[in-house]
Amino acid sequence: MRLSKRGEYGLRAMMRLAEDIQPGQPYPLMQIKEIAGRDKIPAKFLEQILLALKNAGLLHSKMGIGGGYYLGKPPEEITLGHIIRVLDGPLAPIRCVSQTAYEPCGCPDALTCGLRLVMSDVREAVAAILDHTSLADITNRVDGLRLSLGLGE
Amino acid sequence: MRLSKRGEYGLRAMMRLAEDIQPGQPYPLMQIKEIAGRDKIPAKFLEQILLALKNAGLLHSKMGIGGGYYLGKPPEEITLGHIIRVLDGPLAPIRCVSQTAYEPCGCPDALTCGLRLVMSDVREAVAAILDHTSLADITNRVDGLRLSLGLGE
DNA sequence: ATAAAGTCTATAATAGTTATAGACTTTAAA
DNA sequence: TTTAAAGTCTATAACTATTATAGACTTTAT
Repeated sequence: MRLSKRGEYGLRAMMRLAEDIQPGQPYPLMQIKEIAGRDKIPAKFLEQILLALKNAGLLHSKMGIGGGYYLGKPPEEITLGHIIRVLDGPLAPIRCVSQTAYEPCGCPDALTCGLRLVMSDVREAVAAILDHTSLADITNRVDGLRLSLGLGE
Repeated sequence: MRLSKRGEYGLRAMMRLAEDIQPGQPYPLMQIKEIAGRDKIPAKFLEQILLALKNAGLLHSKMGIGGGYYLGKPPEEITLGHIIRVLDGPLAPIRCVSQTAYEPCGCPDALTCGLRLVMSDVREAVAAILDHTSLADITNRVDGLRLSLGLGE
């Protein structure tokens, strides 16, 4: 029931790219190295992760001097569920209950398999959160918390 | 976000031991081999799993001829959450959000870390299901489904 | 005494995760 | 037009965890 480092790093990087978006401005551009440095992520590992997110359309990039990565869509439209699926695969705890990567599990009667019933509930609950939380939701929540705690910046 | 085979096998075995409990009768006794055969689980692997569940007090056993395993507590009191924690460790997707096995994650400010906020919600949601679903709940649910589908026995 | 069961620990086999390496491409600017 | 700073891509090394098997031991009913 665990999020991999790959997933964690990817989420942190995406949150980083979403965090100081200014209204009316183009999305901020950041280099791999910068994100890696700020979030203490091995740069070469992050490179692969960002590439995967780019291939999934969640990031765009600019090559060459002054290049870097930036969000591929408005932060309101990027859900954590999408990010995690790209990096770690299906949310379902067990394949036979996955909406996006179903596979039969071989239990004698799938319809009345107790394990499926519960794991399906779990999948549902997790997806309900992760597919309805966007990068924008996170920044809002964090900003709100910072304010209410009276922290600067 | 996945349940291991170990966890899956353990859950299936526990459900098997709970399924034909008769009121007023002692809990049914089953041998490793029998469970392994019925649920298509490698017997030697299951052996380790049942031993772990036994050491956690969720199962009791009887050695020697005519021996086997049986539930260590009423099925109403055995939650899936407990079983999974014994076999797979904490439910939390990320350690810094675990109630049972907390570990700091090294983010600069834990209080306002966006990842923690969401993953904490996820942990909560998963635990809400798994810690409030007992073996008895499962058998009831499965029996109900079988009846409503008109399947025999 | 024997055979059928669980106990216990080690380790093999496999797979998955995490990380590093290096050669390549694109692009801005000197 | 060269150079350096960026991303791209693929391979593979290092590590860790999972899954499974092996085998010697203990207990107990018959």
